[in-house]
Parts: sequence; structure tokens; C-alpha cells
Amino acid sequence: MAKLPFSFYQGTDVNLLAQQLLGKVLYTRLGDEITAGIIVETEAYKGVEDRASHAYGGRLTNRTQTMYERGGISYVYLCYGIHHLFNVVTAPEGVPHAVLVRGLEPLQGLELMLARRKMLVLKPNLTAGPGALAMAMGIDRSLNAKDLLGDEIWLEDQGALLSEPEIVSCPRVGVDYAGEHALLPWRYYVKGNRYVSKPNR
DNA sequence: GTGCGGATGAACT
DNA sequence: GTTCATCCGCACT
Repeated sequence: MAKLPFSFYQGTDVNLLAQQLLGKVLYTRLGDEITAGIIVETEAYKGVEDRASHAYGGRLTNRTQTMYERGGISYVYLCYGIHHLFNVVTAPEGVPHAVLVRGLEPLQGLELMLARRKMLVLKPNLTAGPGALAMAMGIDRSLNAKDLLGDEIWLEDQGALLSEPEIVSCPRVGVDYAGEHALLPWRYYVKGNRYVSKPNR
């Protein structure tokens, strides 16, 4: 096991963190059920100054509280009343930066993922897209604010798992309401990977 | 207490 | 391309 160290999550350059998370491995262990996937798509949300962020303008509520805690924990919330979205909280306590994980390449526990998604055969949409991958990994709000160095949900560096991990950046998805901030190229993904949601943007 | 809308995905035409 | 499922969080009264 080579879990990402506490220090990895303390940087304040959330865009750099978002790129560095590509190729890392996300694990969940729920009871005896272990699943894992390689991160291939992320988006950076830059705290108080980012209109697309829940913490824009310093907003502090029961939900956004998690983002203000020190880096190295999870931030999981419900979107559209249906989908759970998983984020990695970064930066020191008081700085609400987070990275949304939008795409995973399955690595371990494929049968479990298929069962959780009620799918019979492997298709890229098993884990392409933030709501889809959360369901496949068994992530819901009970995994909010968990220590990412714990044994329920964590990240590892297993070296170069992707061939030619060319990184592409482009505007973020679904944040049109954020005005000019919607145009910032703060989405990052591995070029050509099948588990990237909406590849042509 | 009430009302509105969302960092989506799937199933349609 | 369009529609809809489905419900919590947030702002406001």
C-alpha cells in the first residue's frame, strides 16, 4: 500500500492537485467489499474566489463546512436529488478548495461495481461521470468528511498505470451559472481514455 | 415553514 | 437534442 501522504493534500494550488490526481487510484472498502479505480478525470474548485464552488464568497453552511476542514478528507454531497458526487478536499484548514473526481478506470472489484450499477456487462459508462462512479464505488453521504488516510476510502500512488497519460484541460462541466468562471479551463482528463465523461469538450 | 434549483444520468424522440 | 426522475440544501418569510 502506498497511500498518498497527508502532505499531498496540503497544497494550495488546487489546479496542480487536480492534475496530480490523474493516474492515482481511488479505493473504497465497505465491510469486506473493496473496489478501486484509476482517476482519469477531475475538476478543480477554488474555494471562496470561484463562483462555481459551493464555498464561493466564503459561504459557510452545514454542507460546505467539510470543504473548510484541512485537506485530506472526502466531500460527498447529493446533486439533483439523485446523484452523489465525490470530491477530495485540499489545502490547509480554512481554505475550502476541492477537486471533483469525474471519471475512473476500473481496477479492482469489477463484479461489485457492475452489481451496484445494476449492469450486466462492462461499458465505459460504468464509471464515466461523477454520479456514475460514486454509485459504482458505493459512495454516498455516509462517506462525507472521511479521512482519506483511513480504511474506508483512500487514495494510492501505484506508479504509472496509464500509458501515455497526456493531460488535456478544458472548461468545467455543468457550471454555466458561474459566469466568466465557467470559462476557466479547470477540468483535466487523460486524453483518449474511455472512462472520461463527455470527451469532446 | 415554504419554494426553488442543482458540479447528473438515462431514456427517450 | 430533449425530458424527466427525485430531494436535499439554501435563501427567504
